[in-house]
Amino acid sequence: MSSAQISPLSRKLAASVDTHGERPGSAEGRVSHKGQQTKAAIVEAALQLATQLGLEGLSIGALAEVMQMSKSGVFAHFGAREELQISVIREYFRQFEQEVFYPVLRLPRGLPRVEALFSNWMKRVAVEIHSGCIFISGAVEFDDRPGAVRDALASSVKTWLDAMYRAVVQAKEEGHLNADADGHQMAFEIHGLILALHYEARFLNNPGSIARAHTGFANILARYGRAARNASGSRPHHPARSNTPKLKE
Amino acid sequence: MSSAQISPLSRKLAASVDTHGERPGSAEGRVSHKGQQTKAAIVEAALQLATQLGLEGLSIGALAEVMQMSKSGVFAHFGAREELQISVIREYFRQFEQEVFYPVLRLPRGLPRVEALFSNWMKRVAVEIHSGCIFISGAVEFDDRPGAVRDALASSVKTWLDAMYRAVVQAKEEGHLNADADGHQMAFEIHGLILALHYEARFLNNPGSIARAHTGFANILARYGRAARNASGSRPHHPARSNTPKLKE
DNA sequence: TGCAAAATAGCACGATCGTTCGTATTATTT
DNA sequence: AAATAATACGAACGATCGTGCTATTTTGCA
Repeated sequence: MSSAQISPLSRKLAASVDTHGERPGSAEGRVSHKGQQTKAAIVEAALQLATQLGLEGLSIGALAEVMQMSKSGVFAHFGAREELQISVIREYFRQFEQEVFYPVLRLPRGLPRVEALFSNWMKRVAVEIHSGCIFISGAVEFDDRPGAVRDALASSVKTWLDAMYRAVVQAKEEGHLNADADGHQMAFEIHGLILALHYEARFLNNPGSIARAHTGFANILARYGRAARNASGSRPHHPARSNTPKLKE
Repeated sequence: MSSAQISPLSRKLAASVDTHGERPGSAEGRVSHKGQQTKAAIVEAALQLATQLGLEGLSIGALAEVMQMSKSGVFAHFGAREELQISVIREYFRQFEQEVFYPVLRLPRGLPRVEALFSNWMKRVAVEIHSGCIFISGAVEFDDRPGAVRDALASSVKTWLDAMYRAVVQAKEEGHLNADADGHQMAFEIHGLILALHYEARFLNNPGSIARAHTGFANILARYGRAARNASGSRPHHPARSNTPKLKE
């Protein structure tokens, strides 16, 4: 764990997690102030709603009903719908990071981390086939609409994609990938696999999409990596998940 | 599947283009009935609105303002907002097909068509970086919402993706690609490139995305058997079973 | 226990949405 | 020309949205 690792992601998190500094009088947030914890509960419910209906489809009325609160009661915690949406984005980012990014820090730098990042990402998207992903839906909803929500969303996505990119660069530095491999290109292609999986599985209900994303990743590794293991292309009929050897879990 | 050219796409079109049968009394739609042409103009304006704001963001009020008509006047042409959305989807599909699909029929089957399909697709998405793509935004908006709009959208997308797949299969049959290449896998990866381009260029404003999509496509071709375009690839090997050799030149 | 402050509820507003309906204005046919 | 159908308009309804107010309740600390 030396120096400038993939750590900037965590720094961003630390900055995004602040729900206002705690009161200096009370010992380490023991009081919990109730307001903050109901706000956290609201954000949690809002995230669940937003993953299904999108950040635009998220309405305070529906959220209040879920929370069994009045609209104004929910609203008072945020002061504006935009603030609610931004809170949801931050919460989503926090969970994403916790689930996908942090676990790989235990692995050695290089290819193991790249494989684990992709594997964790895939696992998450596999769930989101049924629930939805606000990094994807949000991008569509806000790609034309400037504002704070778009900024928060783009910032989160860029942070994550950059973490993926840096993991690839590290793999190159470790000699796990060809020296002339283009990290941005590789990250782009990996991103495409995830997006295609989300699109074809969630919208088109195409079975086999998960296996295809895995196979695509193996293809990318075979192309950019010196780890020969070209097995991916040999069995088009059974490109099953068992094809990926140790990144399983 | 042997006789299956790329033609089913056009058949689908023919079925989608019917704006009710023309009156038998008038000779070959010369009269144009004015209603139909304003409806066409409305759909055109609606398509432009929908590409920017999405099919959900498309409102009859805004559309009426653009058309300088009353809301009810616009509404009367469709009877329901869903019908308007479906009309927009059909129009978008028509244009997409006209621009991306049909031109490649002049090229010889196999790799040339695959490359041209991708090239045309890229050209269109490059424009849509600034205007938007309802095949992508619509997928996000309706992936959880069953109904006629979703059906129309999914049907159009599937028709196009299937055309892409069949072009790849033809390239295999022509010997331009490895015989063991998985057509679905290849189409999946190509789709991912387009989606990543749209995401990273339109939402993240990442420069260089277009070049990366092109590079990714070259990588895919290299993996699934490049026809090296000089030696082995130039052996047509026409499968005798395809009894419909000429497809709409 | 009492009291200030925080949290929540209740209510209403303006705006926008899709939609309906009756009527006026065209366009086409007889 | 009159007769008739096709189009378009205008007003209004009911619903939902985010948001701003003012009470009222609840909470946390002296």
